[in-house]
Amino acid sequence: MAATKRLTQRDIARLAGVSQATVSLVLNGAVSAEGRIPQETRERVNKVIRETGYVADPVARRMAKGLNRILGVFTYEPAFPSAQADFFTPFLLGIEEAAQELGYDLLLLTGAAAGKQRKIFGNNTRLRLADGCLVLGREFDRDELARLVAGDYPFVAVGRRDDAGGPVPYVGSDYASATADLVDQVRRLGHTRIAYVGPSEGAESTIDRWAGFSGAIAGLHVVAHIPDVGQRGDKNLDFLLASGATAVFFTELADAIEVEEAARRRGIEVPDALSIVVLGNHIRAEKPGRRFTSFSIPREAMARGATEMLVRRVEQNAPIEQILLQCDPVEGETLGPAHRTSLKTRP
Amino acid sequence: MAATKRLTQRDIARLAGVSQATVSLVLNGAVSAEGRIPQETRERVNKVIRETGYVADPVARRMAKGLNRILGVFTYEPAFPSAQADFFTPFLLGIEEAAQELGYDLLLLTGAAAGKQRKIFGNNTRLRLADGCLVLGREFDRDELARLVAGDYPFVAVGRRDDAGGPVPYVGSDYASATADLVDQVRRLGHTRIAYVGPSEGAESTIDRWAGFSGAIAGLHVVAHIPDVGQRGDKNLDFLLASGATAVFFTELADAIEVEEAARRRGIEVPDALSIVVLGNHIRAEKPGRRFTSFSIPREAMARGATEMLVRRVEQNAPIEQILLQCDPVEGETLGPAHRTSLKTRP
DNA sequence: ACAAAACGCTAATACGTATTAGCTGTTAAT
DNA sequence: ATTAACAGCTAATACGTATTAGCGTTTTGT
Repeated sequence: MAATKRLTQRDIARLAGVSQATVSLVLNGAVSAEGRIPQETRERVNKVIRETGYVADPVARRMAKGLNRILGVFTYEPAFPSAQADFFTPFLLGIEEAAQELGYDLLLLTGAAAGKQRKIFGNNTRLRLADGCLVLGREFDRDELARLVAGDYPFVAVGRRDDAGGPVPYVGSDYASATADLVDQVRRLGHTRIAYVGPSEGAESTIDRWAGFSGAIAGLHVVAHIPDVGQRGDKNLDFLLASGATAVFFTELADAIEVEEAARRRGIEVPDALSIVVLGNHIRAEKPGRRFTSFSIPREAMARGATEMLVRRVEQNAPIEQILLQCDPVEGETLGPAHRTSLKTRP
Repeated sequence: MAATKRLTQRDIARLAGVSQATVSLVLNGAVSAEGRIPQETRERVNKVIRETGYVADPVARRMAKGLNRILGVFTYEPAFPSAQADFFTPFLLGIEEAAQELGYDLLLLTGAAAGKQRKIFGNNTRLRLADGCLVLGREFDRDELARLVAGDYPFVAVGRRDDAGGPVPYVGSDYASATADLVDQVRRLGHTRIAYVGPSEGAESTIDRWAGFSGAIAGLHVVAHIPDVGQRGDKNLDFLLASGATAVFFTELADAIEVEEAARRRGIEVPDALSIVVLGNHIRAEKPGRRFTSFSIPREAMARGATEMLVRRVEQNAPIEQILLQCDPVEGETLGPAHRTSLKTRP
């Protein structure tokens, strides 16, 4: 079947006039002190390897040694649709850079398509092909996560994850603190009536933002909460204005953009009449529009950190860690003092 | 280290009172007709499998089968920095989808490299980790391509490639025909004086566009050709107007956008006073501006096709194929009849 | 009743690498 | 001179699965 036979160590051995074992010994470093193979032989073998472009079969490697210096990457949503691409691209960049530095290759595990969401554990799990696995996605399958936690296969999640029958190793970012900091800033600017546009439950990232928000609102009035995302800007704006809010927190940049545009059309000044805060940044969209007050998610650093953690677990069997990285505040130009708006009359 | 030894078929066999071979036969479907194992035995084995939660080790599976079911994805430019991401993302999406359907995982060789252009050979013998490899990028290294063609490692290029010491297997798209169709359309609309903004040589995609253009211009006057890309829109517009062209072909969307904006600023109507045609589409940028008349490059389909072709080559040793996909026309709103402009006086 | 066929299963082996035990020939030690 | 040590290699085996050849037993055909 297979088009062309793969080169094997036996082939190399024949060409170099040594045994397969010798080829393996030469390949696996074994400082000339260790395995006692003279420089001359090493060079003869290496020459053949160079000339033929031989590389050890990673599958056989993993079979024999249990390690193949490959890290798996599993994404719960397809990694590259343009809608998702913005989401995964910075993570992949960070993973790739870290993996390269650490001497690992990356295997994108395509998993099993199971309707809308993918599955790691399909009929034939390919999970163990790599030495360990990074898992990313907006929303994880809780049962699968529990299976991963229960198993002994090394993995690390990118993004915080709740316990799933045990602690989940992850490198995430601290949405809660970052959100709380923005709330504090809003308070310091004199706002008392605030609103929240975005869900309060769902994935961990959602929960964290809401937790940071609701844990920091002492002394403030949450006069509106619109849990639905993706509604028309005008409708949202109507509701927000009616509530008397002077500062609004958005979980979705797209919603913020719509409301800001609606406000601009009506001559409502941002931030003079209405302050807008976005809980996180997107990669794009920085260009054209308004620069929103928000915080930046250190996606690349998360990915690097997760990769390094995974390698620690693979190579040194390091204990499970859970790391949260800070989100840097983005000052933007959509948050201002609450002066004028505090005069607004209420029905 | 590992908490508990992994279950193997031997364990299952012992528990079910059969041999390892029987377990394997039961696992691998083998319709009850095929391998002649009675229902009763099957059920006994399956029961144990269910109770223990056994899953076959994918590494050993692939080892035994002789195929790793891994496809390499090599890009000549780093794929994930956001600058390049727009270019590669749709291709990667197509590859990912096709690979998933075909049961392959993807080895990502898409990272940064030492030099300016990345090399397949040299350090990156790692390509051979995979069963075969997809190669993509704006510009290929000709020598490397020749080496690939000469070697017996299965690969397929995404995008048409000239022969390199032999035919290169590829799935590309037919820029020449698509461009020629646009030229015909322009002619039918009464234009006689046309211009071309973009290089006439370089990578295959460039050459194909130019070939399609110059092969279809019978009866038309090419009154301007600006081979340089990325110039200021005003400068280009000056030149184009001075030439008396009524329809302009752009290879780069960015150039077209600049010229269109410059025209708008000066009150020159598009397409009434000047028709603009773009030879290909970009993923983004559809949103904000003008919808240009152009053709759409079936990037995802190209990638899918290339992946399928590669799998054919890997699994069935299929012969080299070269496939060009059609580009669908995009009507847009920047190409119109040449009425008014034909009145333009010439110096 | 006896050979032939069918059935139900297993032993043996291949896959490509890593690794350990051990073999051969040379050199050093006593 | 004999033994011991050592250098330089190789044979053999394990890893877990898929697969083929084939073995013993039962059924079928005549």
